[in-house]
Amino acid sequence: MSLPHAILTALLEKPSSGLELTRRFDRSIGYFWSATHQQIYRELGRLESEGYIRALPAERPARGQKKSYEVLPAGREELARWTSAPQEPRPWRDALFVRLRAAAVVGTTGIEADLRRHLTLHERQLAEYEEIEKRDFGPGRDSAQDRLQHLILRAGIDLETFWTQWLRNALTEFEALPDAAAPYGSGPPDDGVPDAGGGAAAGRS
Amino acid sequence: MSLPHAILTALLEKPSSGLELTRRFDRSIGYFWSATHQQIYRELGRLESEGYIRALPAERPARGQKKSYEVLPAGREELARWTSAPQEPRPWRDALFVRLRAAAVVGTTGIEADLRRHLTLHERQLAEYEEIEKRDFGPGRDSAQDRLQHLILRAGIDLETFWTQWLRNALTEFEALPDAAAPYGSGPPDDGVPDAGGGAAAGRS
DNA sequence: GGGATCATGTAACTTGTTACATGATTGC
DNA sequence: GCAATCATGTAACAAGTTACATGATCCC
Repeated sequence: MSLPHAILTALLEKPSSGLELTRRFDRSIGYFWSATHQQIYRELGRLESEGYIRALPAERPARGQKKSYEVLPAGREELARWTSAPQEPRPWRDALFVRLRAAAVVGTTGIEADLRRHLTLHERQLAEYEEIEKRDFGPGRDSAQDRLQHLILRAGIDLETFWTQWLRNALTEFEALPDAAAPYGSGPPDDGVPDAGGGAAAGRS
Repeated sequence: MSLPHAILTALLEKPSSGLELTRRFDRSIGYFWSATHQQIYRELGRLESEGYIRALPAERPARGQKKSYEVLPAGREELARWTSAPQEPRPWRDALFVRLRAAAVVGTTGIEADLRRHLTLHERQLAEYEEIEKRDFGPGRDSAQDRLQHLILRAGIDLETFWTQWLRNALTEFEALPDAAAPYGSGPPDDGVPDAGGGAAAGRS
């Protein structure tokens, strides 16, 4: 249930049309909650029908015509309610770890190159965040808003730092691997990792 | 498309029934790709109809009767193919950052307590991972499988370390905040964070 | 007037979530 | 025999993805 609230936040920061929101998501909120324009239009429709936002005057035929929205008091209240309510952290999901676990059974062919590619992507993202930090959060910018937003940016920087370090470490491990290209346990299908008492990653499987 | 491949991996490690898979996911693979039993049964049905897995003999009426599956050669090939194919890293999504960004507009009431709660949860998870590391990855366990699975566990440990550190830092920031309970920019709805040229978190919004 | 681009949408599908239904087995 | 639990499922919905459709505007 985060997308509608991300949209309410963006609209409170500045009333916008669907496409403007899409672009702002690409540059900013999307760094931690991405959304396509189709999702955004759908959600704008719902928020409007629920009375949380309304289209600004100039209500022309619609299709092809720019349509800006602003947040209504009920929308602001809903956002405040949602923001202050406790929420469970969602378990993190990452396909890369599924792949590594699979590689431990069917072999690591091809993964190393992709890890290297991911490393480059994360290095690039980290550099982008650090650029933003230098540009937007110099000395003097320490209002409450600035601090909160800087906190979010720091999370992005720290996460990308984690990724670059972990990937470098993983690549080092791969180089030390006995025979990285061969499938492990390629005999009968049940001689892979022992299910109980053994060294299953992240717990016994 | 990770769930079917996570299931194939688990079944290669050890043929299992739906409920056994669910339990193994809870303890192990679910740490980086969670799944409910409904998802798993649906996916098992698909994998079977696609010829990637098959039910082990004893094909009794089904409902209420335990039904174990094993991976067929086609399933192993599909898993190897998927594992070695390049994939884009999915953008991380976390509602907590949406909430913080919203809090910068509608006020931080209630968030601090929830941050503290999250910190406790992440500390607990970190301790659990470290326990597993101590138990399952002592000296001597350095086969190719062990190394790969240890790598995954290290990612879990590093991520939880990130969270605990970031949350502690965030809580410190909150204590220093001028008036944490009051909404910011509570005048006209469009006087929040300036959209251009200002200090929007993670980029200009 | 015609192509590029801006802008708003529809439709179909896949994945994930929530709630519930039903049969089998075990222990008392 | 009956409650608890093991085990497999169905149904309905919500969220996210992918592909496409259509109107408006601008510039040549």
